[in-house]
Amino acid sequence: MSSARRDHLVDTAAKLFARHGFHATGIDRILAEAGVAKMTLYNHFKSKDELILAALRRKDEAFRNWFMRRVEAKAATPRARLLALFDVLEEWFEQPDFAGCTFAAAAAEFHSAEDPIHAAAAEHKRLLLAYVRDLAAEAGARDPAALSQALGLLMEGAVALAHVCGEDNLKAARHAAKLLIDEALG
Amino acid sequence: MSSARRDHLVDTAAKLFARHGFHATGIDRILAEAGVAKMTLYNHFKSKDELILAALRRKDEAFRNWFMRRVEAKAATPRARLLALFDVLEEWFEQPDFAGCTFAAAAAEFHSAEDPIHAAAAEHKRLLLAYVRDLAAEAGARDPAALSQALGLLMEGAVALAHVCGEDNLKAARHAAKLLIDEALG
DNA sequence: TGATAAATAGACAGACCAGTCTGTTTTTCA
DNA sequence: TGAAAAACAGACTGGTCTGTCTATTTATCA
Repeated sequence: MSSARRDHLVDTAAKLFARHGFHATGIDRILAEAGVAKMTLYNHFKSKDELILAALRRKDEAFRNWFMRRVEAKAATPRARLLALFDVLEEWFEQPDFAGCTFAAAAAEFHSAEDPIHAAAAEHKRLLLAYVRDLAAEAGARDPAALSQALGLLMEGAVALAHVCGEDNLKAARHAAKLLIDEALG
Repeated sequence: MSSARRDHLVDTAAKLFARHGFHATGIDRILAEAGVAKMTLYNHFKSKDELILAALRRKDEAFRNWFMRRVEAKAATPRARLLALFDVLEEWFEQPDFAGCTFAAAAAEFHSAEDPIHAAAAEHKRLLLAYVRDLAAEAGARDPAALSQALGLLMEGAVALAHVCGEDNLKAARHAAKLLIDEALG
């Protein structure tokens, strides 16, 4: 039961999917990069789609952990953390291999809402938004769901436009976020 | 010089690309759906990528025209039109074949910023944002660029999340937009 | 050490892909 | 009407894709 090999395969796949897309990344390329035989893949996974799902699940956990840890490192109070969300986005955008949100790309490539891959992407967004809602609640927002939804729109828009246009939208995002937070927290 | 046949081919391609994605839509499927021979395609276009570019250019013009006309039909003053942006988004989301933004999907599938297809997607976003900036300027915003950037983030986030999660974010988007507009216009 | 399990390389199948070529039919337009 | 241009069907190439199979080598662990 060598889960180390499986993990390495999933990590390699996740990296290549994020960099080149899902349809554009072939099985053979993943195997070559990971240094793993084809039968090892198909011993662990039923199909490429199952490998994609495993890669997304891995990435979901890793990304949310990283994101929350960075937010909590940057600000101490819940209210300050709501603003720090955008500082962490900035950190993310500045990473040299930033290439947009893998989950948004997955939802775009696996277009049908019934597709398990699309559903996994939706679940990632849902979980990240739940974190923002918790922060809003801790901060004492009148309507934490409403505030977190609005902040979630700003975050999602910033990620999407950063990748498509490559422009820096964070100043505008932070300004809008501050307005929303001040209004919701009084 | 039958541009009618070419137009029909481009329209069919645009529809299929929007519904199923770019990599997932094969040449043969487009030709069958359009009722056009393969050599007709390659007589008009050098490659599939050129057909994709033509489809995006067509869709860009059609969408922006539709969008601006709907905004102008829904509200008379520039200030009211800034809010009406989100009413038109709602109209869009409620269309039965809504499947997210084709241009965001194109940027996701053609990942490199140097790719002409990615560049065409970026140009579409730029042009749509320019329209919002013009509205903000007409409305007398202190900093039209800043206001339009913030509204653009909300719009982009709403489109992305509507497709990925299928949730209705427009109430939150409208609330945030109103706050931003009131602040920028005094 | 020696049996069992897992990973290896690499050939292979079958489907699909973009793009080319040929020869025929249809359309256009003078 | 008749010549030139355009679109037609469809076979074909060469490549890539996922997934299967086999036979060999490497780990594992009692």
